Amino acid sequence: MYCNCFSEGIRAAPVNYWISGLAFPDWAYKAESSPGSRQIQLWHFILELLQKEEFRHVIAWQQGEYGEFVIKDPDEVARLWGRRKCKPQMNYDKLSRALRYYYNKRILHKTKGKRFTYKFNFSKLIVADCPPWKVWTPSTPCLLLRPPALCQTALVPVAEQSEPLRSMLCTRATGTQPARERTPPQPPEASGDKDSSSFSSFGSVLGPGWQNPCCCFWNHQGDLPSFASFAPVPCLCCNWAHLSGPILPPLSSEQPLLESLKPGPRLPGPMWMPGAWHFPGLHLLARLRQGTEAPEVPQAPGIGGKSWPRAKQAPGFQ
DNA sequence: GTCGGAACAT
DNA sequence: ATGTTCCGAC
Repeated sequence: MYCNCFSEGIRAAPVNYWISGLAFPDWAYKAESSPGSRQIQLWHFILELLQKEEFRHVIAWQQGEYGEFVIKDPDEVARLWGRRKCKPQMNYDKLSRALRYYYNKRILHKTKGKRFTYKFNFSKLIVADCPPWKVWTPSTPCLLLRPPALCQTALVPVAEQSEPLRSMLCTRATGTQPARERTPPQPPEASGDKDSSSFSSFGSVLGPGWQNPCCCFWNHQGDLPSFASFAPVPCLCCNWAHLSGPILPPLSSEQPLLESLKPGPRLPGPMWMPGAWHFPGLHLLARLRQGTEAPEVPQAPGIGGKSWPRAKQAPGFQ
């Protein structure tokens, strides 16, 4: 049930609603309690604020640290959240308690020593596969096709993402084979990423019969992918390392992202092949693949188990 | 400020 | 399940 509180300030987000170019998967919304009008979750709300220029004085991404953000005005953020949730008594103490519940879910963690500073575990939220130059189709809206099953998808145009999320999407890769070659998403034990199984993946795939590149989202539980087709641009599927580590170190904030991520000169090879493009972060990807930057987080069951470990209970993230 | 337990609400 | 409210501890 929506209250009318969101008429002021930022809007509430219905199912698969696009927020400044960012759509969240259905599973991220509450399924119960109010069918048909799932409520936004706090971390969505935070992302929403972070996406919007007008709230930059209230909450903003921390430069140089992907996924890290600072609540510059805790009272205001709490007020906005309270307004959204029709909880006029909301304050930062309560909001921060809700944020702390995200620690165990590993949606967020606290940046120690920095006041009001938290960091999203983006690498756990979405796994990206499409190189930006592949997805970058500014003139063409993304077409979201939803197969009649399982996958509720998030489609995130690179062009419109906030910087950390975009960077994450541009640097986090998984599953690079064409669909018919792709092995099913690795279980946490096999992939080494104990968490990625929990989330819908943002993958690149040439689905059967697809002439154009598309992005495929799948969850690690349902095997039916849902396809999000982009404009017919040449597929430059690259053989990125199948990552299992955390997001990559940040690029220089001065470095234009898309510029930095444009495909470099094609590496010499006997024939054209996907993956022959030089990607500036490839060595980092390789390092990650080698496990030199393995995530420090302990294992957590994924969406398959629909829950994370917790001291007394195992909250889900679905 | 931050943390997390506990009871409670939706 | 996901907060909200309260609160004691650090």
